[in-house]
Amino acid sequence: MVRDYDALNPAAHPGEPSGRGSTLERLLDCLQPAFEGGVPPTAYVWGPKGAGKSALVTALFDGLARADPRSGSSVHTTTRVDDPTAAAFAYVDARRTNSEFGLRRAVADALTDDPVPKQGVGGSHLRTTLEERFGGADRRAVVAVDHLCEPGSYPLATLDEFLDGVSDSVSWLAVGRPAPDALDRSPARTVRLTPYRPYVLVDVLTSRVSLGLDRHALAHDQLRRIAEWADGDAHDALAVAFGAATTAAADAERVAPSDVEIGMESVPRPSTAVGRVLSLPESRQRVLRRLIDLDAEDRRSVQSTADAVARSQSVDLSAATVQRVLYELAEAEVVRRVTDARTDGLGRPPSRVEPRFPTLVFRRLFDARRNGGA
DNA sequence: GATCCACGGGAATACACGGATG
DNA sequence: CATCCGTGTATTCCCGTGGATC
Repeated sequence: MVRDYDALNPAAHPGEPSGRGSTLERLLDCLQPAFEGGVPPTAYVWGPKGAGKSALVTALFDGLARADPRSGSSVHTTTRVDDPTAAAFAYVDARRTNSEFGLRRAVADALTDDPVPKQGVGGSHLRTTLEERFGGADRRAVVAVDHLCEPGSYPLATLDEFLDGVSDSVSWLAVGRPAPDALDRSPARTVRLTPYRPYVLVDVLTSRVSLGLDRHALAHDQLRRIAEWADGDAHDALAVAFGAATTAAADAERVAPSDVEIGMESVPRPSTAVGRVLSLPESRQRVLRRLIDLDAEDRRSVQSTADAVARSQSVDLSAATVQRVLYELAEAEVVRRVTDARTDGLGRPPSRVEPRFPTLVFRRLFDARRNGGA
């Protein structure tokens, strides 16, 4: 029944984004100066989780980067052989960086041709790299930075200051959830995405499901039900469909209503994007993988959870470190801390940690990566 | 030699509660 | 009655160390 889990992966953005035509127009309008020999104003694309921000921006920047004559694509063989005045477009996912240095490094790496080392170089080297690249020459670039301002990520100022000091010929387009007036910098332009309308979300689901599952595996009214439950959030809707598909019996021809129920139960609300979880450092993901298999007894308190996780063969950290990691993950909103009702009346009451991400999706993608690789 | 980072190991701080104190 | 204190946990914060890379 399942043809391709990737098509249902809430963290993947296959193909063209659907139902966002007018927003795409406005984005292109922001970028217009780049096509006319200039540098676009700074811009900020914002909206709630699951509204299609990443899908839209990755699709757009993929297309623009492919159109870049320097990227070696065959698209431009005859028309423009090498137009040095064309602007370059780069995309950076801030989730894949885990320090302020890491973010600056990723931006520098995306904007230059030669790979920038991850270690052994100081912050000033990054700046030099960019200055060499964009110094005097009339080279221009726009870098999109996705998932900025998330918990555990870095403020807009990190990006703005890094690029501002370098050159006038590099602009940025940030993507995030907070409203513009909650930011520490004021982008020149803003583009807002609102949650998907119910029927549009059904369309999005339908097209993804038709790629990932056999025909009729999920009936239309089931998709409608999932979309309604997800309340405009495409990430959560896909996570439910994904979870339901993993739950369905291997030899089943279609997804049963009870599978959909289990799929829904596997997606906490509010839920943290599974893409964020999957880009955490390997050691953290191992802790989480173990966490979702623990029984209620082991999850009684942070301490007992940490002990149980540290006992696992697949986790190579001391119990004390696991405990600290769990608090870290709670701070990052990857897990939720639930303070227990007082039981013994002695000392501060313990709290439990619960996953705050789609567990079935995470489990499957984590395990798949360890077996199949890539 | 410089630089970044993950770990580990506490130290410091916060909280809950019952009992003592003014 | 309002506070303070002591005890026992929970939670947060900080920094030194060692590996890896340039």
